[in-house]
Amino acid sequence: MTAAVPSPRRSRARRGEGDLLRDEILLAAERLLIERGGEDAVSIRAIADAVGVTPPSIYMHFADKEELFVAVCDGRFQELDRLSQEAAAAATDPIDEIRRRGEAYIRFGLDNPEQYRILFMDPELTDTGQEQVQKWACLQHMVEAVERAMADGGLVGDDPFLLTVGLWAAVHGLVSLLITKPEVPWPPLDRLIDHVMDTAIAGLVPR
Amino acid sequence: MTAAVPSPRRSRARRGEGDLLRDEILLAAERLLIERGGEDAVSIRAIADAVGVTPPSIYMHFADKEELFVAVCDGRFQELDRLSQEAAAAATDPIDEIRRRGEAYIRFGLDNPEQYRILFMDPELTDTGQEQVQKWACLQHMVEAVERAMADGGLVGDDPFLLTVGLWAAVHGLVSLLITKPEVPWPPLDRLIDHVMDTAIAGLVPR
DNA sequence: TGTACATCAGTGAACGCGCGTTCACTGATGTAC
DNA sequence: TGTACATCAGTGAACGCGCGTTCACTGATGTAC
Repeated sequence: MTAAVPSPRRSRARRGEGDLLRDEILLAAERLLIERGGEDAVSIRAIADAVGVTPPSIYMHFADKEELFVAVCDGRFQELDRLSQEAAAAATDPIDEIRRRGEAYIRFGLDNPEQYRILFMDPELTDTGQEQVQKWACLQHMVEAVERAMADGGLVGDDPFLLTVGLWAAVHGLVSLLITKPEVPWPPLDRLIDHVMDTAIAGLVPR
Repeated sequence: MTAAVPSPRRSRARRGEGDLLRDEILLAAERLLIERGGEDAVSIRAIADAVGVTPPSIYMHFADKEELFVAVCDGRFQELDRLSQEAAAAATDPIDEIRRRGEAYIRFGLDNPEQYRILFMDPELTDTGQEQVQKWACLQHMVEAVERAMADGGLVGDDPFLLTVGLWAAVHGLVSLLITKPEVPWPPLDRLIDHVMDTAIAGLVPR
């Protein structure tokens, strides 16, 4: 289960550069998360070994295992919002923005399946108020996009949050089915993504 | 973590009635699965204790822990299909049948969150061909309902499986978001379910 | 420029724990005669 | 009707394991004088 060949011992950081290890730990944790499947399959020992350090030194940077994985998630939440904003920037109108955000979300999930699991498929990791904000930034941005589309008259209804949750359910459902059941003979990926976004939006525009 | 007060020792089954324990084990495993969260939090020891029996006796009925949980799932898959069929029987037309099947699926997931996790949110439990059939019965029945609605001209498109996967994504997305993030201030449940089913179907009917 | 010393990034060994599983066994139950 | 015996549903104790975490420590690095 653990790497057969231990990593070479990491050379010690210079004084004042102790934080370098923190980043290496986060990187290794994220990499192991992808290799093995899931948080429980990645032990403190394995992370320490991958970095080339002994287990106790992890605790110089994180209070416990949970805090470590919360930190990994923080990085990915930021990345998700960044990708969503990037995708939205290319939009030609509010409806197009919703579609692009949805597609970006799906791509993010398929490209980062293990992190996606932790972010959206694990029982909640304890989170402080501070995290909450950036954690749901991407959702908040979607609510605002829906509000703009409603103001345009491009979407039915009067509850942007309700519509956003519906859209979220559609894209989350697709991502989580695909990454949980890879052995199912799904329709071609691009066709499936297009279909889900087409119907999710078609269900929301006035007839 | 384990029950503070151990269950009274179960009286031994009579000869030829050894299978009674099997059912008691499955029942206890399912109950514990709901109480604790998730398969990993339910140990063979805890199940044995709940039944009032020693751990090794579990192995008289199941080869290992995985086989036990596969058996738990089998029961739930059957139940899901049974509920879907029951819901479909009350339908007035093919589109209505699709809606009722979708709603039945959502209710099943919300009523059986821990089992739903195992069935649809865990990395695949190893499954034999035999299981496959009943496991996906409910999906197969949905494909057939979509085919009927297409034949009626009530639905667009020519790929029943693609449409079924899209519908599955919508209902699965809703169920899995709700059970994974119970602390989110979701819109009122009935309204949310109606909205998801409304838009999922509205996205599929000819304009 | 040299040296004593505080700091800090780690180490090494061990802790207690709960786990899945195995193995040799026991003793009540039913059956053959 | 009585008894020896095979069967079978369990028991009790132990196995080896990997885990998260703690604790006392070390030794290189930089600093004060």
